[in-house]
Amino acid sequence: MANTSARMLRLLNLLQTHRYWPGSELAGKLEVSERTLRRDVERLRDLGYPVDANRGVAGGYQLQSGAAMPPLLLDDEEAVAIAVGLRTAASGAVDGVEETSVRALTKVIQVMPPRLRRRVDALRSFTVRTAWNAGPAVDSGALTVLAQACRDDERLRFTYTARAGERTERLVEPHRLVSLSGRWYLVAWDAERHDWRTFRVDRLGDPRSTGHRFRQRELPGGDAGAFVRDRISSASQPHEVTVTLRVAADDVPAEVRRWGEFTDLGGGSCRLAMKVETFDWPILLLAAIGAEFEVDGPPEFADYVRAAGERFVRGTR
Amino acid sequence: MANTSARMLRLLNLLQTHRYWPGSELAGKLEVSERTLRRDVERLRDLGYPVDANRGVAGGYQLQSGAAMPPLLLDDEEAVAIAVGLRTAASGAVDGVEETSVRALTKVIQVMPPRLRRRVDALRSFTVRTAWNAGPAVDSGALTVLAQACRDDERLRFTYTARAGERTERLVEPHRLVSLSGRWYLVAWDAERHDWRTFRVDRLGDPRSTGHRFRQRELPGGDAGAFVRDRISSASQPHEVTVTLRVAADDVPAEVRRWGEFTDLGGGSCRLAMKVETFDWPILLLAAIGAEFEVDGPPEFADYVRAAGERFVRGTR
DNA sequence: CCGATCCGGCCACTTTCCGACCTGAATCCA
DNA sequence: TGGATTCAGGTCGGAAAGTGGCCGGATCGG
Repeated sequence: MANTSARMLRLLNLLQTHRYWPGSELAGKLEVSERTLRRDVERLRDLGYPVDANRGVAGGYQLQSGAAMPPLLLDDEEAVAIAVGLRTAASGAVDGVEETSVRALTKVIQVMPPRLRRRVDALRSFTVRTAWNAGPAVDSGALTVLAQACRDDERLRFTYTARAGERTERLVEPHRLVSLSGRWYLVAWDAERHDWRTFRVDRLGDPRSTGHRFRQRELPGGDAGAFVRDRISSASQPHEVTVTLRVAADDVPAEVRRWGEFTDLGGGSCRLAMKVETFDWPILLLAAIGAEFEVDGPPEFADYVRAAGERFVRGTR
Repeated sequence: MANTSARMLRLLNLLQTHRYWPGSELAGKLEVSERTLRRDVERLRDLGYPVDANRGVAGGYQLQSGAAMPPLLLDDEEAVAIAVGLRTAASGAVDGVEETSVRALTKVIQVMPPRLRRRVDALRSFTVRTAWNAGPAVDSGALTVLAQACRDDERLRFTYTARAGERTERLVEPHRLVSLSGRWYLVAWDAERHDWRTFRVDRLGDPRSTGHRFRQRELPGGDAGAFVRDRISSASQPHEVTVTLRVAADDVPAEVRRWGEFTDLGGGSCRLAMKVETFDWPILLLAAIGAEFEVDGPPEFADYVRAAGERFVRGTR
């Protein structure tokens, strides 16, 4: 019970939750003598976790940042917060860390007690999809199932709705999850069609691990990201929207400015350029800025804005 | 060096990164005999971390979810992803976990090696403020400084810009961080004015811990959240927007539906109700849904929509 | 059935751990 | 400046734990 290892973890935990513990208090909490505490601290230091100490009255120990991440000891709430945060990051809220987020999420979810997993799921309904215009929503539960299967080399079964609409049942050996411009793709060896395929995760239903493990095959070319990029040559072309605004670039609120590229044109005007997949996002900006403007292109965007404008006017009669 | 504790952590790490390790391989990696490995596994189980084992050919060990969170052993990338995810969650992207997120973020940041902290900061520019209509941006670096000072009972110095605009230097004993409807508040004992105050974090500059520790005073009433709510009686009242849409509730895309309350009225109509602080958000929804509608109230929203609509029409001539 | 794999008891040996005691050094405060 | 507080770490002897080797058993898949 009162194992040394367990005690060290508890000590690390205490040092992580509150700074500046006096040695006597730590020793009391751990139910050892102060001498042993000093030895424990020394051991932590030997392991590379720098424990800082202050002498004199009101001194104490504190954990500093070191060369490597120490084991994180989380309470229930913190674990839930981390899972929730990772899920939003994985769903594309933050550029460039989606894939790592999924990996970390998989790790956290796997070891998380079921009651906490339920709490995370309960918070799902409150999550906000930032980039809901960037791609269809992906069930983060499915995402972790896929990530886990990739990591653990477990065969996977799911239903897939092809672009044309027909539904098929698939059995695959998953290889990698790839996030590309707001969409998730699964690169896998289709065990029934005997070929490599990419699956859009949002078109994939009810994934379940069969528990059957397999040996990873070598992907032609080796790079899963490149593989996906090749396959989706018919990728959705984003529209380049350009608008001239009758307001100086500096007068655009900073919260708005970060969403697009604003170039000041002088004379109280600026140009807004954005790459978007749907036109709703730039409309939000135009509404929020509240200045007069002129749509430069493309024509479809002008049509869209005009239609919305006319609808708005009609809707307020 | 080859301490038992350290070895246990390494084992936990291995079990967290990959499922189904054969015992012989684990023993090899840890450089102990298989008998000792079995004992280590047993120890982990005694500590409450359920290590599952499969016998027979291709068997092995795997870490399952148990009653408590095991210590999380993260590699660099995962740690960065967690910090980034927590930061977006703390900035209000997800309702209801802001305060816990900050607590977890503080913990992670504090023990994170500096090089990783720099990577997290480098990703800052890419973060997306979801609720950019919910409140002014808050520097997450400042937020963690404040949270840490609250946790560790350290005196804090910062500059504060009052509502009227005058700038003052403050020295406080921080008590709690409170997140309320998209804004962060610091509840603290002002050491120079000898009274409790609440500070809006977005009006607060250059916070730095003095390193001087203090004994927490008792907050009158005890509840920091209630304290803040009392103080900001002049809180921004959210508007309740109501719109009747000429579309059945079921035909509203799910990504849009979660943003407001949609009630089907039958006959291909539905009612949308939203509580918002600015009117830009519902405008986005109206644009995205693309159906005819009628604004029921409040009148200011109708005016706002009409103004936007007229501007949109003018801007596409 | 067999072979692979995990399980855990037993034993002898080694290593580590622990508390007690002590000296030293840094820090703070009066 | 001097005393109180607190961390640092050496040494010692007994206690506790860890370790590897060996072995019979259980369980799984083919």
